[in-house]
Amino acid sequence: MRRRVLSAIMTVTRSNLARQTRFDSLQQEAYLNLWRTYDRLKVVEDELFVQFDLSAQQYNALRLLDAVHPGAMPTLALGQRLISRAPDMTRMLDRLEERGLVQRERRPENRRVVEVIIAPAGRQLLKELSSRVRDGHKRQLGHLTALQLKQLIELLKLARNPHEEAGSRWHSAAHD
Amino acid sequence: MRRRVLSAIMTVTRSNLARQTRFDSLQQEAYLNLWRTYDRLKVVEDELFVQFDLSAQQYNALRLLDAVHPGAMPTLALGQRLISRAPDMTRMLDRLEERGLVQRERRPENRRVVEVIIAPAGRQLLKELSSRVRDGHKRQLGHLTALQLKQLIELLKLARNPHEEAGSRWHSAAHD
DNA sequence: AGACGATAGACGTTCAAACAACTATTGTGT
DNA sequence: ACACAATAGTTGTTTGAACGTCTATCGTCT
Repeated sequence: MRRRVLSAIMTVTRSNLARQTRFDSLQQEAYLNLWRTYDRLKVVEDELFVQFDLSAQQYNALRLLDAVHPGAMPTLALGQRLISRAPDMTRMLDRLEERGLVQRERRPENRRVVEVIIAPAGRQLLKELSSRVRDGHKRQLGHLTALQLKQLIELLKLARNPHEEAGSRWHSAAHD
Repeated sequence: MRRRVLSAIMTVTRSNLARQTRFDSLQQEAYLNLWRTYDRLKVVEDELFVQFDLSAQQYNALRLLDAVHPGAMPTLALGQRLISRAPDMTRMLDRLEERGLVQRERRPENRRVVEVIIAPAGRQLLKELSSRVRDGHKRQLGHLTALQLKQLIELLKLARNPHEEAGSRWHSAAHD
């Protein structure tokens, strides 16, 4: 009796039941789903980059350098713009420099900062990768509609916004 | 000329413009937002666990073991149920066992499998952590409404579903 | 000018992730 | 019963991540 009434009101579906048993809160469920989804999609991306001995983070750095080419970017500025925090820019750039993908130089104006520039080989690599990367993203999320993707993007922004510093390139204004 | 017509049709907003300049595709934008959001929220979680010398992955393993307590779980089964793939269960369990948080035993029925059980100290630790973890999730996502959280969860499920094996605990049926 | 604090990176070290190769145990087909 | 494949973990090794500390350079205040 009681049960039927509740069912009618709350429309207890199977997934609502599962939610109650497996997660402590809606926030937890959201975070764990976020984690899981990121992990699954990351596999797709990593499979691609590993063929070129790159990490997603390294690719990201090259992309940022390419965006300012032929300009340069100081080491730490690059680190701050990466998607995921990188506490060890020096050695990451060491590896990229060894492979001839970037160049570094200290300039007389301020000998503290190390300016990083993408090298021709780096641009060439990005060129080779570009269509592959596009395909990769299609494999990751090509099954969602444009509307679903936009909704997802907006919700993700909303979710992380309080955790971004106001000046960050990832921060969104309230009505944007 | 042409340009004005398109603008009227597509309603090019500021964020649409930004989208065009910073991302190659909607799929890419979604994935990078996913990555960024995960990374930001992860910081909150890590700050909590680091105080107890745990990784999120280890906590997750303890939770799974606690869920089957007083039962046991084979090493590899545990590895498969973790949120993020773990290719090195052995040494992760080594660390937990050293700290007395789990116990392992081989049983005569099948001496290949190692059954893992959460130890009393492990259950105690979970107990101490539980309210802190709940608070953590609140800090991460407490600013979203229940509806937003549910939408986010559904979109995330949709996004990763093709990348889950059908039998996985993370796989969702079509209409669920 | 000299001292002091702030800035920008580099470096040493520890620890965990990832991959491959290996061992032990069990199931199966002839 | 024996050979061979499959299963379940373990171990060795290499590499990258993370943290703290250290060095060089610059700005500023007196």
